[in-house]
Amino acid sequence: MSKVAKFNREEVIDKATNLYWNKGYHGTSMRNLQTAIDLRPGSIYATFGSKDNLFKESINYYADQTGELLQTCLAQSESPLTGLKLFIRKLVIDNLDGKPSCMCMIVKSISELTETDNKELLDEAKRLLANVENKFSEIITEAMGQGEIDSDKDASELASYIQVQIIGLRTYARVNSNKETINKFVDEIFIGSPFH
Amino acid sequence: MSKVAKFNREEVIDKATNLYWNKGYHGTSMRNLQTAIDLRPGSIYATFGSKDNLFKESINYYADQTGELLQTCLAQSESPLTGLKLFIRKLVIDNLDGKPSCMCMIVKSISELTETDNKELLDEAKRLLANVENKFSEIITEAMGQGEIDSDKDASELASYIQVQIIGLRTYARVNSNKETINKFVDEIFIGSPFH
DNA sequence: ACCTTAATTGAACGAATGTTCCAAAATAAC
DNA sequence: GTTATTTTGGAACATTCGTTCAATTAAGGT
Repeated sequence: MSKVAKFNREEVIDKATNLYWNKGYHGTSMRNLQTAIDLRPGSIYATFGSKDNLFKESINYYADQTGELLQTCLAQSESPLTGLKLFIRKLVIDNLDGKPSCMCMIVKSISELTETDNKELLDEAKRLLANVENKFSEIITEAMGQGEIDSDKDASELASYIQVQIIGLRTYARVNSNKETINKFVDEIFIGSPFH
Repeated sequence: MSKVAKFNREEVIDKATNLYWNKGYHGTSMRNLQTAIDLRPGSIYATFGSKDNLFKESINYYADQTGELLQTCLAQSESPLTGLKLFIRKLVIDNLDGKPSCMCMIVKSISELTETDNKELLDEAKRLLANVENKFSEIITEAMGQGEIDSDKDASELASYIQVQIIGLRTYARVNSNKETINKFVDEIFIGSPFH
């Protein structure tokens, strides 16, 4: 051995994630990152290799955090479906203030990155979003087994529907963050549209 | 008079819009624009002033086009509600292939721009999205007058709901563009969630 | 205490960024 | 055909970009 890095790797990724989450991939410069995580170029490039790779680690870190939140919600709930509901409410409501963005970082990435210019990062973001959807599908299947949801339904289709609702709500919240309205929409996800 | 510009202004804005729509504000460089619209810097800056202003004109052009599509759909439909449905179906389905993005350009802009770095453009995008929502609200109110929708409902809340659904669907389509699923979700907007 | 090894620093790189500027070209008016 | 006026083309600007690199610092192993 010899000298060992004095900074905390996860702490650094956490700060980088918050910056990327707020400003996006293209909107964040390496200079921005340097000051945000308080590291000089040499250290950053020795540790993470490139701006692209640091971004990749950041969205993975973000996805991990989100996955842990989902697990926590499921663990502290009595049924899969109430756990899923709690997760959605937390995702949508708790990110309204004080966070880098009320929007999902993965969705923001999928929105700004292109197939032609940033294929690798875009594919990574798509993969992470698909992971979440698969998890939703498992939970819904479990809820069907417990009789919480009609087993005639298609679990993966319901999972898609949940995705659409979360994406729609969190994105719309950036324009209208009226908590009453948003809370009402969250409630209605599992009940039926306001038109019905 | 003297020399007159030989390029078609709207044609140029149209091409600029398509590029911005595809690559986003930060992902589009002035060099990209120069080649896409086939104009040299001198002409661009004499005509549009700045990258920011050209972007502003582009999202306005995009919003105008979308507004015209809505009007067309209403005109060729028998009732406000069927017109609105047609509009949503066209928006979501017809943009799946061959367009710069299946996502809404205004939503993409709201997603990538920040309050601190691009306040003016962000506010413009928010304003344009609010315009659409107001239009939805008017249509819904009209539908209430014709007995198509229960008058006890809150028109502006239903308009918000429509926004959430369109945003969610068009964004989700970037990851899963299965037309059957998407078409089904469009149908269900005015009926009730798949869970019901 | 010395040596080895790795982390840190900050200047520097070439390329790309948004924008400016001006000579050259083009047109309408006379 | 000349003049007046405006657009056009493209080189060039200062700045910022992502990244590299060499000198310096720090710490464990012996």
